[in-house]
Amino acid sequence: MRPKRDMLSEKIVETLRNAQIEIPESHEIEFIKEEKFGDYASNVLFLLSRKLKKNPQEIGKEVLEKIKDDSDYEKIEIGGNGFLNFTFSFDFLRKELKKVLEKDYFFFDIGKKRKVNLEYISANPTGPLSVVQARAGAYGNALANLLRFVNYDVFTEYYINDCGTQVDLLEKSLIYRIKELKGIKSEFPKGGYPGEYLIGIAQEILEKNLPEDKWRSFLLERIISWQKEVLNKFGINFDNFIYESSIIQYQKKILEILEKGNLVYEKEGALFFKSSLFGDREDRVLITKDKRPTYFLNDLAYHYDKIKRGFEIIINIWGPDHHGYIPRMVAGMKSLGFDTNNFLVILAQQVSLEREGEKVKMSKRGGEFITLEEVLEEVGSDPLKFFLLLRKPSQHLTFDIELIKKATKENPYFYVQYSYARICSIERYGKEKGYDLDKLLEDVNLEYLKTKEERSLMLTILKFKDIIIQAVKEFAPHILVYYLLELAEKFHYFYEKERVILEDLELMKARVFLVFCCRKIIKKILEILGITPLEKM
RNA sequence: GCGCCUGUAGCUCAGUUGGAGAGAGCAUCGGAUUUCUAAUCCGACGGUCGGGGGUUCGAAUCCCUCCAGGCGCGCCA
Repeated sequence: MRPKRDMLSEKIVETLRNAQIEIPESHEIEFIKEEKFGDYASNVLFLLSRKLKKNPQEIGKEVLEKIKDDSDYEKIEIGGNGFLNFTFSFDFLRKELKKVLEKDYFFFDIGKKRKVNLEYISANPTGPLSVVQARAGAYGNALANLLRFVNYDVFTEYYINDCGTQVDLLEKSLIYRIKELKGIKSEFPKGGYPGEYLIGIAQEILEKNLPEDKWRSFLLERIISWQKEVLNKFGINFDNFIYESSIIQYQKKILEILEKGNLVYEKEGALFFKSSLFGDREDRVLITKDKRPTYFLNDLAYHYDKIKRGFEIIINIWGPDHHGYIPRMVAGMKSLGFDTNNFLVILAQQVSLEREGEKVKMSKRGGEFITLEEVLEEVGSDPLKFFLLLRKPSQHLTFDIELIKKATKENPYFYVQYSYARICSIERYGKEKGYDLDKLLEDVNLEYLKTKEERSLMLTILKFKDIIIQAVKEFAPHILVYYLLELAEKFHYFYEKERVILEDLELMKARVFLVFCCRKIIKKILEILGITPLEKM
């Protein structure tokens, strides 16, 4: 038996199906923004009208005939332009609301326990994390939670490029600093990292009198643990940190597989992969003419490792500067025999920073650099997460440091938290008055919920499951954030008009039930977003 | 030059698989509290959806073109 998912959209589809109405493939149920038109709308009339070459209004009349009277709806109407509009009956909403506090209300099974590897941030170990990486972090973390919530088996991973040119440059920059401290003049390496953090590490090395062959590993260890510490402060945890140096053992294997498929050739002393056969604009180098493996070869080795570990879905979140890199990776995955429908790359667009209207450059090798650590200290991890998650990842994002430092009124984070705190406050007040609320709710009669504020809040609460489905489908946690704002708005609106704790015991029970449903949803979404709800403000 | 992303209210952004008078927050202005937190609520102001053309019964959404910004086009990572 298919588990019931209790989505309002599903209810409508069921209604149409029961009435023997043909439902075309691209049928959609959407929320209606304008309350006066109804709650949910179906585009079925447009679709049928195109197919049957008939006016939507005419088809609508026939459809309404077939549906006849269904007491779960207050009304079903044909909109002016041809939408089929459904307004649920208050009784139906009451019946549905009753389910929200049940234990298994949050049961979803979209993922069916499929194994997902989600890799994100994966910053080079060459310096502090920036707010740019914080965006990918907040997004990746929320996406992982969201996918877990709908029953995917998600494994999060952070890839550390501890080999290669950038790390060499970092080491050279360190050596420059050590010499500097010793009073030896030397030239700063071209393209090196001028950040002051290297001076501290250089000092430590001198104090500990470490031998030169230990410098590099000490340096990497310092920076990586520093990055981990900041991630920890930000409230983002990974199931695994994986080192490039640990996967280079698969280089040979990759070359073997590609050779077997006749997908490599030598040219001008370098070894090329025929990625252009798979839609890439040109073939790509695997081994350079001076016989060094490229980053790409190691990346293939890393993904070979992911496949070998049995992941069915592989998701990478990359910065926008990597978009040109996607075709060759897709080509590689195909060559390794992985179904590329299950290989997803999500680009998190850049974050540009302003300080009082002036652009701030964000480059480790450049001058000014705003670290995640600095922003966390000023703003706090939860408001920052909320702010970053408010935008869809494909959107370029700018914010003013001074503005986010203020981060009080401007941040809708507090609007949502306040609604949660108010509900907790209601509970405390009720207990103070001597009511055992949990006990009282065992026998609640929702007939007492009658006002339009109550109805509006109920409907918004019940949209939750449809919102989750939509957010999963689009990999878009920001949809949850916007929903959360709507839910908080509906709650505040209700709260202004109606009291919850009052003399009329039956009415109080019904309203407590309502706000507890609301709280349960807010809490769950905040949990998905990686944000801790505040019981007091 | 080619490719990708972006351009929506003064600011930051939703809406972009075509659909209802184009939305929210902030800012500005006006109003609301003997009662569970006023970090709230109500109202007003504010738009050539970058410009132009096209497809359509219907376009912010699709197509073409132009303009502006960002990013990429390494045998770097």
